[in-house]
Amino acid sequence: MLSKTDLYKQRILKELCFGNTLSGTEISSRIEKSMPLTVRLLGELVNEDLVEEKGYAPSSGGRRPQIYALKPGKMYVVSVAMDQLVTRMAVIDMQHCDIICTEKIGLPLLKNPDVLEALANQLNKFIDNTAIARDKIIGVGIGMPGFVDVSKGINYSFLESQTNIVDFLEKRVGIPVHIDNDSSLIALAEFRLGAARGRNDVMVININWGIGLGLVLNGVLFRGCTGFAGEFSHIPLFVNNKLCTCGKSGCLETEASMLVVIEKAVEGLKKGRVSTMEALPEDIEEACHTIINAAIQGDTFAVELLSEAGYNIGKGIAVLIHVLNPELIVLSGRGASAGKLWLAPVQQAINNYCIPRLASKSELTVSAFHQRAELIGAAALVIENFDKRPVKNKVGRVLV
Amino acid sequence: MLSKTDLYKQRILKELCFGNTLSGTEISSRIEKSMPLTVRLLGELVNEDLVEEKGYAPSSGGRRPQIYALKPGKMYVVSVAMDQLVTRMAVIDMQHCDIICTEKIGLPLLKNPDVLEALANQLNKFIDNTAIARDKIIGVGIGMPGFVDVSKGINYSFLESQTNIVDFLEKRVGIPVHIDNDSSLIALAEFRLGAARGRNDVMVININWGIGLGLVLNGVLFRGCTGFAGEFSHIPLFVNNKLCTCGKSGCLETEASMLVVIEKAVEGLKKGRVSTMEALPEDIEEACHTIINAAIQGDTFAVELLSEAGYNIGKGIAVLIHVLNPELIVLSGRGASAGKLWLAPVQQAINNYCIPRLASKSELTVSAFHQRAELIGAAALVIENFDKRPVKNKVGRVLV
DNA sequence: TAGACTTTGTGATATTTTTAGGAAGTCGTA
DNA sequence: TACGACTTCCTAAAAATATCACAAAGTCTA
Repeated sequence: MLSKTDLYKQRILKELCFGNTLSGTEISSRIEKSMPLTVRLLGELVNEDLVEEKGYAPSSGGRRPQIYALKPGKMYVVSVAMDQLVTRMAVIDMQHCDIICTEKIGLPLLKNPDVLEALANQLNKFIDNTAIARDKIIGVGIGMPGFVDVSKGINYSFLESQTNIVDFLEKRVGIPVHIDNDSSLIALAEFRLGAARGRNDVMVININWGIGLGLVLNGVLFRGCTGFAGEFSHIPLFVNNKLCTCGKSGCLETEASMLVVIEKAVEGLKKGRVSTMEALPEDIEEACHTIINAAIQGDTFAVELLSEAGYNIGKGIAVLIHVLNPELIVLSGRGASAGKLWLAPVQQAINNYCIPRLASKSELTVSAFHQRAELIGAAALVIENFDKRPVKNKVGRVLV
Repeated sequence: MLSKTDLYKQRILKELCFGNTLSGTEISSRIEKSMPLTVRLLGELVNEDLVEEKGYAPSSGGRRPQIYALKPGKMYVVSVAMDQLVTRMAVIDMQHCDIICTEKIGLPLLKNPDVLEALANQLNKFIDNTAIARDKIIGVGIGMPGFVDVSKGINYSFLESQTNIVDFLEKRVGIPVHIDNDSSLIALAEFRLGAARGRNDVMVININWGIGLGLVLNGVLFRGCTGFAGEFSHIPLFVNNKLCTCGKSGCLETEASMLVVIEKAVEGLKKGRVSTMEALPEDIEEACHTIINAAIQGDTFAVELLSEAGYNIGKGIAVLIHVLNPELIVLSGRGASAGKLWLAPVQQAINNYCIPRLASKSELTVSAFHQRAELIGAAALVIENFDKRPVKNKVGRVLV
């Protein structure tokens, strides 16, 4: 349990982590505390050797502000990105918020009743290998696909036992654990550390085996009443008589996901479409890579496939723009590593299906995170929750 | 300009207005101020004769709390609901938040360059007629269709001159003025005083000449980055080759608005469909009434028409449920006066087009406001903004 | 009919904010 | 280039607000 002063200090550390380097005034306004209090807390954090003064920033028309930053090597986050097929782990130093060490293990989420047990073991082994003291790791963040109930710690789609993932892993690893849906985490990554930094109303599209959506509304991650907001993949947008995994037909997913792209690529090649891609690898992840790389190299067929998917995603985005009027749309997730290739077809669909007054207000961009988006998001989740633990005062009464 | 104490007092008055009667503890937590401070302010408000003590509430397991309420006849709000064709005005006593006096005038918004001038005159006349002292009227709230920029006071869709409506009317009437889009106001009415009271994530559907949408997300009215969120009417949902007023085809509006219902009714009657509605009145508003009343009386054709529209609206709602995972959906606005007739067809479409796990989390209900929704919303807008004016301290420096 | 346990209300104390003014810059102008 | 007007940043002292600790006034159970 924390004292109130400790809570404020954690807020400062969180803002410094997301903001990299900040002045006293900036920190004061971000943690919504007065300057005198903020300055006192910053002084204490410097004494505790967690924060350092980095000299003076250039003047913005007045006295130059002292700049503060986190000290490197003091606090770490472990992040985990799970998949139907593969699990990746990384350690992130809070100071520069980038991955210092990563590992890919063949731990599939799908049809794997012992996944939690295995994950706990792998996590412990991974942390031991890094040789970082456990008390320097402020938390473990885990991203996974499916319907995730953040507060109950349950993933309804996978892990059918419905055990509380958070409680289970915290007991086994001895470090605070946070979980969330992969698309929400990617949105968090873009919002806190990526293309959507400082924006208020953002939609982040997760181009993957399905089409995910993470929402930042009024400057906070929006999850909906039971945490299932952003089920973009299954909105009824087409009349195509294609059966979706969800049991319905006409879902966006049936016309736009990377799985559909791969399927169409296989079919096309079989029918003899000329392409630099002679044959696609069996492994679905590698097949996806192959197509994206071919497209980047300019392969006509590959570009065509991505454009078609992009146009369909754009039709879905057009609906969202009407409803939410976002300032920014970020294309992110696995598929987004194809980069700017997406922009034209998506924008084209937006122009076709949106009222011009709305379309012109929403900027469109592609993530720079490539494969790392989910891992960075999982770390951001831990930092996001860093100041959200129960607070006690001196006497021990719980306040928050 | 206000002192900080005055600001807190306004917050208390606002909460009392929306909450009707509240205990000290409830007020304290709603205005997020400590009990000692809240109690002191309440005492001052009682002395100023704006608030009265209403005795003790039943105990909830401990000491019984003192109950506070606004005094009637102390503060009023003028609200205005504008339309393409007609303008309605009302006065509302903050104490019971219901309409005490209303007037319908033939002031059309459409193709009317002098509408602001006329509105100012009508407002002054209306206020004079009520014989309520102007300093007892805390504000004028105005709802209108179209793209409304709340902060700039501009309606981009009508009033092409793009004058600042708020500034203009404030100068002419001498009372603070607030404007907003009709669908946002209806959502505000339901959120603060109606079916969505106390809920956090709500979608309010405005069934009218178009299909509007007002969103309450994370417990606040959501407007989007430029204030145009909720353009539900023009999402591309159908492939029907029907030209919409927006210039595109396939918009929800082309299959679901009350205008379409009337159109189909006229066609059907012409083709000889049997119905208790022999012929529809020329006046579009009365035609709408006729159909709704016939449906309520059980007329098969009328029920069929509303069901069809309801099913199409439901398809649109299904998309929203996937994206936003709301806890409650309220059908409101002009068309909703048909009441529970809407529920079955809308729910049917939701069941058809939604993933069951999501559909089951979202409650569906119909507004109880009938024709009064927009007027009540316009009043709620004024009260909502009652504590949002610039604050000065004793010395006169602006704080907020 | 105690005794344990609620919630509400209120002075005394502790925390936090605001004020007011000094420190340290920029910018325009004579 | 020197000076005044105007920024922004920082901080001690005063004012505002929250927390604490406990009394008041209830409910519920054994």
